[in-house]
Amino acid sequence: MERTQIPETTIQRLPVYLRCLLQAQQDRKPVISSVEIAEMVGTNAAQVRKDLSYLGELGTRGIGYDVEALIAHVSKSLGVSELRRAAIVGYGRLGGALKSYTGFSDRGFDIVAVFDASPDKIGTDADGVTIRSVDELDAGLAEEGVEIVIMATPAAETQALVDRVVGAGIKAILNLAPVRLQVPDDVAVRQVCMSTDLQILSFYLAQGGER
Amino acid sequence: MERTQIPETTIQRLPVYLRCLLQAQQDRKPVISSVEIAEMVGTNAAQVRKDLSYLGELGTRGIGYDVEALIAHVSKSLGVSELRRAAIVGYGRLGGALKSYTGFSDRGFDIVAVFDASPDKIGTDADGVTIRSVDELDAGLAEEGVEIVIMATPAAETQALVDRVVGAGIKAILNLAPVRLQVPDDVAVRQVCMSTDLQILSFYLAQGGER
DNA sequence: ACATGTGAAGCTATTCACAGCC
DNA sequence: GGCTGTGAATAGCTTCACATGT
Repeated sequence: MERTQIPETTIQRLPVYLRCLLQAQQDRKPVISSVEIAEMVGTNAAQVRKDLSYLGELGTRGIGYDVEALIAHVSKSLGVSELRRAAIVGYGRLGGALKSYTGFSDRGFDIVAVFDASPDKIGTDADGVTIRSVDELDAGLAEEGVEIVIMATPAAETQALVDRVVGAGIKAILNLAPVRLQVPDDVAVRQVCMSTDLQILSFYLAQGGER
Repeated sequence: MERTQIPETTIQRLPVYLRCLLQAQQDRKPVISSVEIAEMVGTNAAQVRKDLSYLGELGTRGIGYDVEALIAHVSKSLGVSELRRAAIVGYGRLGGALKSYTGFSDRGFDIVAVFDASPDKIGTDADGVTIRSVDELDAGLAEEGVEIVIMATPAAETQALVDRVVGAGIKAILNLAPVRLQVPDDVAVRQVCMSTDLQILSFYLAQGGER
């Protein structure tokens, strides 16, 4: 396989392109140009072409990109051609909101397991999945063939639980708890922190309307 | 103004430094070095010094940074020295989870208003705040002196509501709905999209798998 | 001796502009 | 004529290394 390393920044834009392509597909658009994509996602055409070129020569000169074919290629690159199996650890209000969110399945993810520490939640139903004890993390993740874990746990307990998730062989974690995780190099982590986002917005407010 | 423009990437790291400084403060540490900060946040000391130098000459050569003074400076730069007033639009499961989250107040934000479109929610209590109708957005945001709005609305309705939020003079929006927002140049938007984050993680799984 | 602040170097990402193909 | 793919130019970010100050 070609070992051309795709830049981190490009990877972060691929999901955005995919969303835009799915929109075009719904609009029964057979072909789309880099200019059109750029307008939809708010960037410029050169950026779009450069990004897509990392995946291969996917367009046709003089014509544009075949929407169906491009969706297939981008989905494949992102590894979401088939549904990926995910689990949620922590079924509090946030975990519950995520489990009930229907958008994940359209984006390539199936929440197949939910774990919580609270004895009165264990065994009850969480939107179609039975809540398991965090004591069963190892076995449960393996049994359900989970590849991605979403942490929606209290800050204080998160690292200890992550250690066990990592121990169970999970290589991708989405962390919603406001703590920096320590994980081995071969485990990918993405941190979602709304307080951080709010503070960044606040910075722009403080700077005043000069942008 | 003579102030050099602070790079976007630096701004994104300031909240992380702030969190780490607050930790040091709790640990009763009077002074901290760039090396220590770098270790805590997972970067290198040169990066920390360069970032902080954009805010002014805040350290003392041969000594390090005074924790209290640095917290004050970073908080001021981020505009979170005083609590900022925020509102949530959309009191579904996600909006509810956010309202009940206690971490925002520690990070400089006070959720002072909640809006929803559903008639049976309007007038009821949402964790200490009475839910208002989205019909009152304009008046409500002004009355409560809201500066930042968090959108936790269904995708389809989000843009129309954002237009009204912008019409009410709001200049900072945190968007949790999976749609790209159209706003004037002088309005800052940050997008939180967990599907996107999951897809990025999926990319790394897809890459790692073939090796 | 020790740690910051900062030009300069090194690296990465974005944008330009045009060759190549339809 | 239209649009992609891409080397080259540009802009921006990170890291180095050392002068500067305590």
